[in-house]
Amino acid sequence: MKIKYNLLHEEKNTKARLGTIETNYGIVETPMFMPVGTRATVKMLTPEELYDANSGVILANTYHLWLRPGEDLVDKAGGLHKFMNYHGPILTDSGGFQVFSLAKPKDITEEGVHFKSHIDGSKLFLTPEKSIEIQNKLDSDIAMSFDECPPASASYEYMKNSIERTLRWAKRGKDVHSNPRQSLFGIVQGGAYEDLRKFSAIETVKLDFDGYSIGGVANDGESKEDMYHAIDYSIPYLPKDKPRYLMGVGEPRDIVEGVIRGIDMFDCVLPTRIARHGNAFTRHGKLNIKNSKYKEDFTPIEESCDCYACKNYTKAYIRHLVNVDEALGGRLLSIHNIRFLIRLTEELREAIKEDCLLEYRDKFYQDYH
RNA sequence: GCGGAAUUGGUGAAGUGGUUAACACGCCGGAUUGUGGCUCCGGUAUGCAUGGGUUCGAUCCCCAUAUUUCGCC
Repeated sequence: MKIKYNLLHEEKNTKARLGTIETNYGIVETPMFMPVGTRATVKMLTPEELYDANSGVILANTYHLWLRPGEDLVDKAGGLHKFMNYHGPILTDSGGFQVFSLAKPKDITEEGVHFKSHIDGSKLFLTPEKSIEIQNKLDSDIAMSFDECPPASASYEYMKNSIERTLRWAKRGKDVHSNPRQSLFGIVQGGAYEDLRKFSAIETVKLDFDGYSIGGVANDGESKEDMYHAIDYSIPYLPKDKPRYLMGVGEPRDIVEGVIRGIDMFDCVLPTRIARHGNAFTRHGKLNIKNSKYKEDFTPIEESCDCYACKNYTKAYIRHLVNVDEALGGRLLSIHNIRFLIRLTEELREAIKEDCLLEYRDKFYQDYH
């Protein structure tokens, strides 16, 4: 079945919404944070550890799985859920972000995008149709349209041409989409240009997708203001009965700000990436476990945290693991960071329910720096 | 006991008679937002074993001392 978004409550003083999304693999509550598992695994974590963190949807990536192991193999395995043993909903990114990270502007044509494989340098060509076909075979619950994710620094002229092409790509992808169990989201682009965001949102909605995302944010050194503007310029034109997904965002304060502006879904590599580099999210901001001040700190990362890492391990121990490059260090920090962001969304949902989101934000900012 | 060689930061080490002593590791920080996983960017020896001497100037030359090391007895 396609997903179904249920709007349960709109917060009185902000644009925040409380909702649920019905999926093939259960009902998830929004606003929510979705951990990223690019290569069909949330790096270092088992599905059980994700369930323990109360994670709902996770991401996988079309581009990476296309190259290895290939969508046909995943298909043979019985689809992505069976292949990776994850029994929650899965969203696949389209490979659009890799247009931004791997291709040069000259490689982007009307037909599709020429890539060089990051694995062996071989030439690849990805089109909107191909991306959707791969995602159909991967059998994720939510597929994303293949878009161009232009840098925030792109000129107005470039951005205008880009969003028009992304709209044509969205239409082409939708036309070939054929998996009845899978929903398809459209992506709003337009940088920090108000009229382009508006145009992109209105035209994308006309194509009638199962959900809408706001892309092209938090890249290329874009300022916070530009990111928040990009959301504010897009949200008014998105339908209330469909979920709204802010792509790639994940810093705690950006999640708070996104929710206030009406975002329902977030994904980000940050919790797992910074974990591998020895960092942990806390209520007081980011903590670098490698700092020498934690050498003899025998308290958990956060006393108030209910994650497996905080209930059982000390900073001194995790610091030691990270310093000697033991995998358990990155695992424990990943468990904590993912739980941290998910717990943040749980609290945000509670604040929406109680209509006290702005108070929650003030309290959050008091501690977080 | 005799003879030779060595002695540069936390470590392994490069190097030159003349402004800021290479590099690597380590250490200390920072970055990271739809993941090109295991990365990137900074900082880190006021001093070249110690004491004398030569020189305008010495880590680099000479002498002594100490330590280490190799060979011989």
